[in-house]
Parts: sequence; structure tokens; C-alpha cells
Amino acid sequence: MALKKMDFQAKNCDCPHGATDRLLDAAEKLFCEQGFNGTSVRNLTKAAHCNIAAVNYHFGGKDQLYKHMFRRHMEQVFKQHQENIERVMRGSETSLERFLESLTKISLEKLSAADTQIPLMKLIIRECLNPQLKQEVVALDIVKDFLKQLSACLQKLVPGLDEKKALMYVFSIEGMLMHPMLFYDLYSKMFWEIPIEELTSHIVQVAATAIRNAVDE
Amino acid sequence: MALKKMDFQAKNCDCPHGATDRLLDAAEKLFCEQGFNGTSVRNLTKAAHCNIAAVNYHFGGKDQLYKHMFRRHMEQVFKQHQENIERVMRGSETSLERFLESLTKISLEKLSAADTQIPLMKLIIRECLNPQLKQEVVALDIVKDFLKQLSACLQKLVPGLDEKKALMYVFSIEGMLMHPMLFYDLYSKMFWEIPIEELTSHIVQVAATAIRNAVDE
DNA sequence: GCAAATTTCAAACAAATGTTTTATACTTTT
DNA sequence: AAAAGTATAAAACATTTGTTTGAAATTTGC
Repeated sequence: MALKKMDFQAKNCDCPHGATDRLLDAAEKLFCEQGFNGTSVRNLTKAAHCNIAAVNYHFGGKDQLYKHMFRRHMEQVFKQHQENIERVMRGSETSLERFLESLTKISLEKLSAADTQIPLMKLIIRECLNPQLKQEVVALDIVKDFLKQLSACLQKLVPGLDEKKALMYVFSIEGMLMHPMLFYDLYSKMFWEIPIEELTSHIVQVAATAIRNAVDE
Repeated sequence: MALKKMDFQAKNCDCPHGATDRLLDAAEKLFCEQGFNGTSVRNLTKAAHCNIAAVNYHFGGKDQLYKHMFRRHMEQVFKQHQENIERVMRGSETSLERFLESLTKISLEKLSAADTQIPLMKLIIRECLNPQLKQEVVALDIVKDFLKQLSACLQKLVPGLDEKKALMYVFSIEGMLMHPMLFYDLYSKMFWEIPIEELTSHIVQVAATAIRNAVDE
């Protein structure tokens, strides 16, 4: 009887270019282009140059591959955010404006390059908006930690900002940042292409003046 | 030979409670709950109490029913927005703050009620984020007109605001409004439930002070 | 009240899907 | 080098899918 890899341990293979990684790469590409239902196991395995049974053998099913793909990507993206935040907060001349600018820049600069991160982010959001979202599909724990950290930074940078207020500003900032990341191309077709730098300074201005103004009064 | 309804005219039936409307109602419910691929024509017709062939007979296919459902809903929602905007702008004591408040209120009050609009909006956004989005699926022309109108209102209310600046503020406001509409339940689970009124005044404050501040200087 | 147009119905169709099976090759361990 | 463990292969399986068919029922127009 042929036992499956999954019967022993999930994804304990650390060979660098095995079928596991090729499948994860193909998953990022195809799931982004065609969604979960639009991507067949046959196309996935063809793109990864392996057999149809490989998905089930290595991951235990199509949905588990989906899950693994998300986590691998999100860990990478939020690690980058983490490092950026720590760098800014460690700096000697740190300020609210500097903080907002670095956060905005690192978020929006992905729009200009032909980046794979934007399509993947769209897919993540699509999953989050799925009413049947299973808790494990998208790694929400990572997002939660990130938002918490943003909130803590705002409180450090702006004395007199309580926890709840800080979180509300984080939500508003996230809204202003996410909106162009999700809809920049749609809006560009509808109206015109706003230069990324202009958009960046705009968002920083809105967030900064609003926060400063609220605390001062 | 049995000719189909679609062979003559698309959806020219104005009988109030025919299979056409029952199917549209069932479509709103099921597509929202389970998405396009997750909803089978069989479940759809069962919920609408009609035969399997009805979808193809009345709409010419599953995807056309999807399209019709979106347009019917979006026309209704944006008509409500339209009327609200006209009411506010016609008033004698109109101001930027009043305008922002009515827009925010009418957007966010849907969060408290067990509204069907929020799930449908989530579905619309999910479609907009679909890289394979066909132009006709979501009625983007309606959205475009709405955004144009918002921009024009801002310019009327705040003299000295040029077209491009106004549109950028519209995008930021839309971002701050859409974010809670899409993620309020997710964030509530992660942290705590922000009272809707608090959220409303917060967004109005952020938008208003930012716009005022930018024009003054 | 009849004929024509329209709508409903059950059954069948054709294609695509995720998964399992069974056998064979490759790698590691002893 | 034999044996156990791991990975890949092609084919088959069992569903499910959207759509079509052709006849029956119903509604409409005169």
C-alpha cells in the first residue's frame, strides 16, 4: 500500500526545487489569474511539470495547496513590512510624517512595478470577502499582528492618542492605502492615471493633518 | 421548434412575480452566500421554485442572470445615493461637513441593520478584483457617474479645489468608507466592535480637516 | 373557444472536475 | 546490494456541472 506523504507530516520536505515548491509557484500564478475554482488541478500540475496526483500527494488536496500558498506569501510580505517599521522607528529623526510616508511608499510603490504582489493581494481580499471564508485559508493572525503594531507605533509617535482612537486611524489609513492597491487600474481606466508620488503625498497629508488636528484640540 | 424568450428580446417581461423575478431574488441570495461558482443552476432554480431550464430560457445562461442581478441591485442602490446627494446639495445650509456626514451616514448605517446590501457589495467588489472581469458583469458605468458627481460636489462646496485634487479626495473618502463596509465584521472579531456613530464622526473629521487644511494653506 | 405564442417540465447530454488506485521508478538506510 | 521509504506515472472513478431537447401545459390574442 502506497502511503502518502501527508500521512506522516505536512510539508516537511526541504528540498529546494522539488515538486512541492514548483506547485506553490504555479499556484501563485494560476490562482491569481483564474481564481480557485477557475484553476484546475490538471492545469496546476501541468504548469508545475508534475503529475496530476502530485497535488494530493504533497498537499493532501487542492484547498490545502491554496492555504499553503497564501501563508508562504503573506509571511514574506509582512516580514518586509515588519523590517521597514522597525527601521523607521529605530531612526533618530522619527516622526509621524516620516512613519506615514514610509508605510505609504512601501505600500504604493508596488503599483508601478509589474509586481506579483498586487494580484495576490487582490486574491487575498477576495477570499476575505467570501462569506464562507474558513479561518485557516487566509493567515489572518499575521494581519492582526501587523495592525496591532501600526496602532502601537501611532501611539508612540503621537502622545495623547488612546488605544481606540489609534486603531480607528489605523483603519482609516489602511482604507486609504488599500483602496488604490485594489482599484488603481480600474480608476485609471475610468478617469486618468494619478502619479504614484502624488497619491503618496496626498495620503500622507490627509492622515497626518487629521491626526495632528484631532490631538491638538 | 420551441423558441426561447431570449431570441426575441432580453428581459422584456414586466410581470411582477414571474419566474424571472423569483430567479433574480434567488440569485441575490445564493450568489451572495456561495459565490458564482459555488451556486449551481439546480440550487438556483430550486430556490426560485422553477425548472432547471428556466435560467437558460429567461436569461440565456447562468452568467447573464448574474449580470442582470448586479445591474438591478446597483441601479437601486445608486439611485438612493443620488437622491441623498441632491437633497443635501439643494438644502440652504449646505456645507462640506454636512455633505460628508450624510454620505458617510448613508454608507455606514447599512452595517448595523441585517442588511442584504453589504453582502451584495462584497460580491461586487470580489468581482471587481477578479482579473478576468468582463466589462459587462459589474455595471461600472454607474459607479463612474457616482464618483464624478461626488467630485463635482466637493468642488462646489470647497472653492479653490481643482478637478484632480477633488478626485483624489473622493478616492480617499471612498477608501475610508468602503473599508469598514467590507471588513467591519472581520475587524470586530479581531479587536472590538467600534460603534457606528463613532466611526461615522471619525471619518467625517478626517476627511473634513484634511480638505480644509489643504485648501487654506 | 380556438389557435398561436409563451412558459414549464423531466430527461438526457457532453464536458470537466478533484480524487483514488495501482504500478513503477528513484532515493535513502542498513 | 537488499530493503524500506519516498516520489512519480497513467488510467480510471465517481460526481457535478451548465446546457439542450422535445413534448406537455399554460397563457394570450382574436
